[in-house]
Amino acid sequence: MLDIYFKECLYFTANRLGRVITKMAEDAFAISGLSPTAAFLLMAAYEKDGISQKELGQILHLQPSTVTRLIEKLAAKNLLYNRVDGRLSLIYVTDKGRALEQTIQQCWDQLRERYATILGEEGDALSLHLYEVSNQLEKIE
Amino acid sequence: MLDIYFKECLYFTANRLGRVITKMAEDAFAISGLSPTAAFLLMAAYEKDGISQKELGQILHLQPSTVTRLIEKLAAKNLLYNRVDGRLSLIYVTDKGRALEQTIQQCWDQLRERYATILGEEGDALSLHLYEVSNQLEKIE
DNA sequence: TAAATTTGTTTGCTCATACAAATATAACGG
DNA sequence: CCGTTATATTTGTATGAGCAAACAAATTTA
Repeated sequence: MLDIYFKECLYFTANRLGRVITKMAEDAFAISGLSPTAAFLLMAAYEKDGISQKELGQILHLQPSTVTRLIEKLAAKNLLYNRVDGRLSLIYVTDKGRALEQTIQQCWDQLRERYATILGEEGDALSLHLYEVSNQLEKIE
Repeated sequence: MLDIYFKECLYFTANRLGRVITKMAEDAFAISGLSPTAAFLLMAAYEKDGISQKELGQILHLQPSTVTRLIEKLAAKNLLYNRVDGRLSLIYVTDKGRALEQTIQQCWDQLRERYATILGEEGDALSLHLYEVSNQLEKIE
């Protein structure tokens, strides 16, 4: 009945999928002690020492204030620190942060394995597709 | 560089899409004065007078506590009320709530039109697909 | 170089959703 | 019929994300 209509609503289904996969991701990243998004931020920081918050926001597609809050938490755990440079806040990973790299990679692998057993190759294709769709939807404004 | 990896992560892309489409949906439903999810709950209540909270949770794929909170808000606006029946809380739409039916339908149509102009027919197909994927992912647990 | 504008970040507040524990009612087994 | 278990809801609390306004530094304009 009504189900049928809801199923065709992208707002509805995209958010449901978000909740479902978030739960899986939180489970997978639990052993790292980080939320999946925080772990992704840390991964981005591994790649470029002294990356700015703006860049992090662009990579993660998060608002500036959200990035600030994530960094606060990671800094409180002593996994990274920021050095203010003019109006930029540059992010550096600490040794303790660097030490998590392996673990985070494992968590990520585990997450992808976990949904790959159900979705197969299609999981990756779907993900790329969703990325494209988001780009298109954001473009129009 | 790192982007490439993130794009293949379903956690990452599904949540980004969720944020993008949520913004569109909030815009579309703004004139109703309701959040999209609250509007959907009301739609479900239109369909079945005296629907239980449990049923609403199943239709909307939301946790019981979330449904309770949504109903509190809608009841505060006098759009519906609940009548306790044993351990059930049955939901009835008020006249004021019923009066919103047209508006909500328009908001919904507007949302779908809005993303259909970019995604075309594919939008609906994608939505159904995401629904299926969520079902599969939830099954394994 | 002083004022105006732009850009990057932070702060205060709010929202949507969830989990876990508490509560209340119903159902079942003896 | 009583005690135990199962089910539905509520309450307290937490988290992730965002907006809007504030702030600070840099860039442009005059």
